[in-house]
Amino acid sequence: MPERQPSRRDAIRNREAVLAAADALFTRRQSPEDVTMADVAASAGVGKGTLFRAFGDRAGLLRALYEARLEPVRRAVESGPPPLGPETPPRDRVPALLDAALCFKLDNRRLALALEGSGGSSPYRAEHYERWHGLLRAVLEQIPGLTDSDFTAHALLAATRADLVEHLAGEERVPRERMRSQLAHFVTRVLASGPLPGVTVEE
Amino acid sequence: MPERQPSRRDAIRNREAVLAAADALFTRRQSPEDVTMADVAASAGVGKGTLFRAFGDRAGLLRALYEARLEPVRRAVESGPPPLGPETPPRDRVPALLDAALCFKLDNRRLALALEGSGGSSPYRAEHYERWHGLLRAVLEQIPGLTDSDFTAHALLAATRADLVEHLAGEERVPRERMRSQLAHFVTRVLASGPLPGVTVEE
DNA sequence: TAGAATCCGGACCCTGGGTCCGCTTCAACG
DNA sequence: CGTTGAAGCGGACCCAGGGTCCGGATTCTA
Repeated sequence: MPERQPSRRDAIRNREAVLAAADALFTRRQSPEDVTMADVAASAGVGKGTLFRAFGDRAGLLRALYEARLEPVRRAVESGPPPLGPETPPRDRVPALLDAALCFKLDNRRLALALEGSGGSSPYRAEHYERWHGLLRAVLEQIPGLTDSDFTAHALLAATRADLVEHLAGEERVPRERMRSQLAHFVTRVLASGPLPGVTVEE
Repeated sequence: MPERQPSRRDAIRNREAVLAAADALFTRRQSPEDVTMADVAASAGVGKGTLFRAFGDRAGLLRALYEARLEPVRRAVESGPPPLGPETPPRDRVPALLDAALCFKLDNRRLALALEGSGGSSPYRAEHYERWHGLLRAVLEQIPGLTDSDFTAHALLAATRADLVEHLAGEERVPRERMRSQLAHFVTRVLASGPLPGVTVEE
């Protein structure tokens, strides 16, 4: 359990300092690759030992940052008003969820990139991915006529993968709003064909 | 140009040996992470210098392996018979292409994983991705009523990402055929709703 | 304020990708 | 064949960066 809250003042202060410094560094630097742990420690005015004790390892630091950023979105999804909150009818909530995911990645490109691409284990084991996927899956399941909710949830979320978003936004210069509408259209298509009677794929 | 064909016998022989050794190692070992360049060199009975001169760097080796494996698929797509070849009507070719991509990833899980997740640059800059995407995009464009071919191509390909495939096949034990049919259904849904008149998104 | 638990931090270790250069091997030519 | 020089070989070496360690400073408790 390397993630428990420390008790001493300096420990808490340092933890905050590290978080802030890392945040700043990741947004400033081009690629997450050239933000080194030593950099973070130095920039936070702290020794490497402190850094690693507080967060376990690089992935731990990334996770902590990510969770912090994700927190408002999580709350909006779990208990907020429509179209993100649980009151929303499934057909409207699915696109809203994916839009939220996309916007989040757009707003936290470097960070998401660093976390998803953190070499080691796949992003699919990350606990926050499991949350997104589980929720999306559950909502999809409530849409009549839709099968394979599990796979569909994965496939839809894949369209918001950090490196894809980064590629589109960074390399291909696709503007934010255009991307959102494209994703929305895509989601619409996936949802549209399921339940409509008479809509069959001509063989 | 670190990739040109060498002239001397021993050079050629060594290149083959390295390729074979790497191939074996990547399929044998659990994670691509714990196949080290030194491992490959040792297993091929060759010095590290030789390895690096032949392939430039780790990514180069991965690329060479990948391209070699991909070659038959590429030919089938570019000049083979339906449903992969260019004669196929777009509506049938799209699912065929994606199925081929999926099968390829299934058959070359470790390798694809190693290449996509090779830390450094995003998989979207890789030349083979550009090929898949460009082709898929072009085929999608021929389907009447489909817009955003560019994004759609990205989104569909994202559903065959190596780490997702690995997760589904490895972690969740989804059998091959089930996965193929799920992907096929997904693709069908995306393609189905486009051209049908009267299918509009209620705003 | 003394004592002890906790924390700090930078020197240190280790792995793994990538380089270097003296030696070997190949093939072309006499 | 023997010579020769260029292409290739390979393992010692370098370096960055993640992660560890422990003597000393700091903070809480009594």
